[in-house]
Amino acid sequence: MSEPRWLTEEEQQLWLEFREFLWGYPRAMDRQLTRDATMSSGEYAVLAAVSQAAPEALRSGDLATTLEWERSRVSHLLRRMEAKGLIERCASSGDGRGQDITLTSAGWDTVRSAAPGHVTFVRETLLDPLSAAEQDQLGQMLSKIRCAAVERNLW
Amino acid sequence: MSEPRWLTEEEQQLWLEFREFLWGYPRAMDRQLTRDATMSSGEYAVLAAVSQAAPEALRSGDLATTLEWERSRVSHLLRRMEAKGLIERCASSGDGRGQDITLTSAGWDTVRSAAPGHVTFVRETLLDPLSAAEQDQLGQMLSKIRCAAVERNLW
DNA sequence: GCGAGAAGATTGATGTGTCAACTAAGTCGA
DNA sequence: TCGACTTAGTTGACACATCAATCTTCTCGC
Repeated sequence: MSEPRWLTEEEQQLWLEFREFLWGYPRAMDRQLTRDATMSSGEYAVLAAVSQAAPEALRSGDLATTLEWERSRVSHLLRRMEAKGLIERCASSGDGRGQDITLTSAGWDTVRSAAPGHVTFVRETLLDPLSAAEQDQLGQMLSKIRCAAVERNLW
Repeated sequence: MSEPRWLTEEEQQLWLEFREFLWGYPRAMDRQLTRDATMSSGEYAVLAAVSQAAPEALRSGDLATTLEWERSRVSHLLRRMEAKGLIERCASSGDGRGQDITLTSAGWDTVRSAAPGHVTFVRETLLDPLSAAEQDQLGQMLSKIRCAAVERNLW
């Protein structure tokens, strides 16, 4: 790789803030969930996705697709969540390879009690601080950035 | 927690894109570094910070402050990096509790060979896709969001 | 049907981050 | 100068993500 165009002072500044943000925001989200619901953000994402799919049972692979997660990540987390009694897995009726995921009643209780606090967190940290126009612009920027990464086969 | 204001369709959409982005971008960055430099983004951050501080040796705690990382995170990563021969630790001359961090020559080689590719990644995925005005707006938005999280003691 | 290959899912090794508990070294007041 | 407090850093237990390897079940051409 030959000499690239190095970053200017302002670019460096934006990059550092961006990088810190990428780290800090998920951690803030995890803290909110840990503190208020004794749950990780991954667990919340799974519970929310499965509860929204109900009453249909969600297949493990569909869950992976919905969340845009790797299969093995889903598998590991489901194992831990099953051990905690939050979800249940059973062989899919149609396809013997598939696993149908359902919430246990403890899972339902958990997601119902966590949802209000989490929605409030999202509102107060992401939506309220930004005007409607800014929200729009943010969405467009994220989309542009993602596309650039996709083009480089890195997303 | 009483009933919160639930998210509208558009808000839900933005939130999902945002959440996916928060996951996807760091992973894209890690992939670039793993692929081109056999290195994690954490290792790159440490090497870059220590190399910029040179020729002064950087203390472990200052590194934690600079990167805004937890102390133990720094400590664990430094141990692994020392085992790989990228950095060295020695008791700080002034304060017997401190640890001075320096790059080994392998560490210098590594960061020098990784830097061009990484800067190019940052330019192509973050800076180039956005106009100067957008970059500005992005910085402001991130700052607003961060402040909102700080106010809730979650950052 | 049957054998090759695709698809769904799990597993184990490894690297990484977090929290809480701990050790060691500096600081400071009486 | 001694004892309490603070600060720097490490450690261990645990949660989590990734990758590669594996196992099972489906599918499809013959």
